[in-house]
Amino acid sequence: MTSTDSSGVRPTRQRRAVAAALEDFDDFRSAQEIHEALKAAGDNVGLSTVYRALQAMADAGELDMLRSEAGEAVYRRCSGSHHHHLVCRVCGATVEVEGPTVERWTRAVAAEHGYADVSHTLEIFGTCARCHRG
Amino acid sequence: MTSTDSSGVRPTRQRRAVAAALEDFDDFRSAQEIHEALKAAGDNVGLSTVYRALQAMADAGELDMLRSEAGEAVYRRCSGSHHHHLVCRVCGATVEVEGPTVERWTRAVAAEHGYADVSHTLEIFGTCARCHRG
DNA sequence: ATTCCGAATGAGAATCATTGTCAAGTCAGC
DNA sequence: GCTGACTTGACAATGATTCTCATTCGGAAT
Ligand SMILES: [Zn+2]
Ligand SMILES: [Zn+2]
Ligand SMILES: [Zn+2]
Ligand SMILES: [Zn+2]
Repeated sequence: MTSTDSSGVRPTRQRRAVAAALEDFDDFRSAQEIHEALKAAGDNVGLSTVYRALQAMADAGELDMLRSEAGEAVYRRCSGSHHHHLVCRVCGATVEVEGPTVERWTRAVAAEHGYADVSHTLEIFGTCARCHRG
Repeated sequence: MTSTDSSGVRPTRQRRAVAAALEDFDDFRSAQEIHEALKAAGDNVGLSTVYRALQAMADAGELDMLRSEAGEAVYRRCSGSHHHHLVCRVCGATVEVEGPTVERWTRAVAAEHGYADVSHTLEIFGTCARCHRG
């Protein structure tokens, strides 16, 4: 029954720290950034451990991971349901978006070409209202 | 104006070799793979040069670049117009797909949230007919 | 509480793609 | 044949991520 774990990651001081750090951010962050943030907060966690924790959580579906335009893996605590992201290229401000339309479309396209076990990645980048001047 | 270059990349032996190698592939390939292929064909080109050529061509819009699930940059010679890809997770078989629907959708979503200068990435992964058994 | 064992940690080395450096090479036009 | 701007490529350097492995931890059972 349960409490904090459910079926995901086993709670240790470090993993809890990483999870907590993610709650403090609203945008996508890299492993290194999380590591920094923890260190700054006096909450020391080894870099390897941060990497492992993030991957484990992402595998458990507790986090969303995507690659920044520079190719680095960045993570974010998101809602449980399937969605995509609208990300500000400048400040990182992120909005979760859902689109039954695209979901349907990707499925249709895949089927049409005989592809099975379909998955997809879709991210939208732009500059948010605050950043693109006003 | 103009012959083979127009505004893109200046033709040298090496760059022509890289371009030619890409014609021989139908799927996305990494810089290292191109480099290998060239070496195998006796057409020696320095690795740095391959990287530079690929980036230049991608910048010039002559190539499509995306990140494999492992995060490496992979390139492919594609049609000029805007499109996305349906990629076989197993063999790499790639199909270019277009979807006015999604284009419209991303634009609408971005506008709705006040984001400007919008761009997007969308790739569909699956196993092609030949690969997912038969 | 104490014991026990597999899972988790972390310091540091090892990988690996990508980028930087810079001396030598290429080529066009003078 | 000389000059200068652009290219090349061997090699070093970077930087993110992964691996190693001795040590520590958590927590279930005693
Ligand atoms: Zn998300
Ligand atoms: Zn912004
Ligand atoms: Zn393409
Ligand atoms: Zn296939």
